[in-house]
Amino acid sequence: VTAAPADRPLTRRERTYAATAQEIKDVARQLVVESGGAALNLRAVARAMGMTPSALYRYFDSRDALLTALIVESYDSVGSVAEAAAAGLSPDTDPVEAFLTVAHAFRDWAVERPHEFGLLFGTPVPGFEPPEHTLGSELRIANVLLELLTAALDTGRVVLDVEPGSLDPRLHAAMQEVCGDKFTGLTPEAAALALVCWSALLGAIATEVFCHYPPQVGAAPRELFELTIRRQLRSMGFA
Amino acid sequence: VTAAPADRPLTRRERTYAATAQEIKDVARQLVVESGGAALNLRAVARAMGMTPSALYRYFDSRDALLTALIVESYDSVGSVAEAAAAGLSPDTDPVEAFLTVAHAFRDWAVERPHEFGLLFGTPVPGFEPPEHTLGSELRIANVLLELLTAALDTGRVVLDVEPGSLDPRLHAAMQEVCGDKFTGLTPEAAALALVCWSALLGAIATEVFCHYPPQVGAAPRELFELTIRRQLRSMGFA
DNA sequence: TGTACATCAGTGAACGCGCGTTCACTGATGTAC
DNA sequence: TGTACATCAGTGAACGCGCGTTCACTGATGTAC
Repeated sequence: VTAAPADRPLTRRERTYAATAQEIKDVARQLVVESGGAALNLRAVARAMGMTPSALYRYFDSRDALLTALIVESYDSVGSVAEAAAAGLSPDTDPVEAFLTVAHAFRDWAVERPHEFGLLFGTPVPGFEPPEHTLGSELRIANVLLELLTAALDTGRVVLDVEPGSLDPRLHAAMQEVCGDKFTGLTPEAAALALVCWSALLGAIATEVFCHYPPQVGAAPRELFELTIRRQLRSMGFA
Repeated sequence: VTAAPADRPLTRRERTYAATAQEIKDVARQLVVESGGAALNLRAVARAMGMTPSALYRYFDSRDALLTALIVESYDSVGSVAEAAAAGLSPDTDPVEAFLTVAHAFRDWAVERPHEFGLLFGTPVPGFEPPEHTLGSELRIANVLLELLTAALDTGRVVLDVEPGSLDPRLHAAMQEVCGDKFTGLTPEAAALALVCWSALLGAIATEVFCHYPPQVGAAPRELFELTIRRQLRSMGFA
């Protein structure tokens, strides 16, 4: 779909082409925002743009290709929100506050776009397998959190509350592989805690966004979220 | 759809009617198990049963009515799994082990039926609002966990690690309403911790089932889950 | 600068498909006398 | 016990719909000489 861009500047045609491709994604995103990923529909996109459905095939090979592009964009969207939140931190911010800032940015993003959150972190869209190159995008937000943890450990401001060697052997082995792959520089115990924290974060957001708290929580969801994250960090050994 | 049952025993006709209704749900569930709730399809159900699609309307008013019935059944399924797990516990079981037993039962159920888990706890099915009477079913598993907590507090074997009065005022108010509604007998602080625990539990299962852990976790998912729950309980004050 | 040609974004008609739902009906099952 | 009638599970044809995708095409945009 997208041609390999050479070093030369874009021609006029290439620019309008890219603009139309972006407009397609924007219109398609609107559908997803309103009704979720399963509701994405080429004919509706074409209708909203005043185009013929077949014209979309100049830009995307299929409905699934368009959906994939949207998913990548959403991962990038939440990834850059997290990166921006982290970039705004001064290096000597308290690790708990730093982590909370990014966590709140993530939650704010999700609460504002529940369908996109569902697209990325909820039930996988039926019959749809994200291709490999989405993985880099997915990991941006995870990396932000990971770097926060690594930095806090490196400076000695956080000492994880976990006994070395206390991991179940099979889990220990799995965590060692994770450390060799992505979580470089962490001990297996630290990696395990990072994943525990990750699931707690996703769980807190998903439970709220998918309405699995009692309805009364609706009066103070942000406060419950903050409590959840604070307690999670405290249990990990953050000051 | 279902007539109000009098006290008299069911007639032959009523029995075959109920049996067919159940067969419809069983066949429909098969579709959901294989492809998720969005894939539920009346014509496919009819086909698999050797029936005409229109005949299904003797049993369910619409596709959505059938889906609702399935959701209720799934909630009941996971609810009774949790209840059975709790019923197998002796009253003097260690609270941590008791909670872990039910949590593992929940996770086992979810791992075995990822699509059903997604139906209940993942992205809500597009354009579908569960009617009120599903709520009782949803709460069965939550109640099992809640009773475990209440019992552990009542016997004094668990003292929650939370300072009374430490809750944010708005959260405190919300929690008081929750206690007045469903979580009777708990303090607002205890209710908040119960919800934190609930989101951690859902998060741990959802992250695994929806594949948002690094792939290497696939080698020891149960062990990571157990670590997650154990640490959650420990942070709450379970011995 | 002007002409001839190539590229390619977008059109319009059509394809085959499967869906949920309706409606008048048939014929077996059950009921009343 | 036998007959007349009511109930109702299931049929079969049809409805309108919207979908993703294809294909031959047109005409504007860009390129080469």
